[in-house]
Amino acid sequence: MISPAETAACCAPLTAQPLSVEQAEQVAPLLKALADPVRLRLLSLVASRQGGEACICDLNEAFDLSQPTISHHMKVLHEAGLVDRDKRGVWVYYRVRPQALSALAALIGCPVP
Amino acid sequence: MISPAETAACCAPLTAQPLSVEQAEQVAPLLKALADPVRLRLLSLVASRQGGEACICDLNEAFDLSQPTISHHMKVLHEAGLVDRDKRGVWVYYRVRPQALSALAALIGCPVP
DNA sequence: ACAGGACATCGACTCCTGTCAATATAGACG
DNA sequence: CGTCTATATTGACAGGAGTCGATGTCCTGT
Repeated sequence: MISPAETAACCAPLTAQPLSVEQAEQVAPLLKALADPVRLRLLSLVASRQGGEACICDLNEAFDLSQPTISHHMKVLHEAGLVDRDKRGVWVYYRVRPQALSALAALIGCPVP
Repeated sequence: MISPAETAACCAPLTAQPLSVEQAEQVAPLLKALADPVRLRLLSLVASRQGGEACICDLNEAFDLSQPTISHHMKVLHEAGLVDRDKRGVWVYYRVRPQALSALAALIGCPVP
């Protein structure tokens, strides 16, 4: 599966020129994947871990949600191209893709702070 | 109405430390408002206009959607704090809030490129 | 005051999404 | 081989979101 994260943000910020229909339909799923409080926390938790990765078991402990729900959210993040999956033995480790996040930020954000 | 855009992004990026529940629930609605292809294009269209503003009538022409639908989307963007409303006579002009966008970008994006 | 136009709101409909319990898969270890 | 444990998938359900047509509101001319 090819993730939309790769092609999402070219160098033209959102506010410079009108987004094409295709661009909008490419970027929206990325934002939609991020637009959930649980997934935001999941992503943040994974990213801020030592080594930058976490397995489902770690995440399950941190949330008051069922294991299938956590698994579902991680799948959404993965299919959007925001996190990588790595199965090692019985455990599955997730790791954020910084390129995807910074590409998104570059698209949304005006040139600078 | 107080917009969540003001307090959404402090200086701590998403990946530096785990987001609190409160932070996540503050940021998610902002992303949700952005996470729609039509709203992305609306925002982009408004932002890239000369003078940085557009009225509903302008937007209606650019989309193949009913006027109530455009009005609805602009309301969503406005309530999220991403655009300002300004009624001048019969027309209502919308204008993007760059601070809101750059705050979001700062939260999502890693320090660099 | 009245008519017309710009925008908002309402009600209804369909599709999508987050959640869970139950079940499946698949690796590790006896 | 069988069992345990970690994760994924499935099915079901309630609530949310995008869309439209109809209607309401408010300003501007005449």
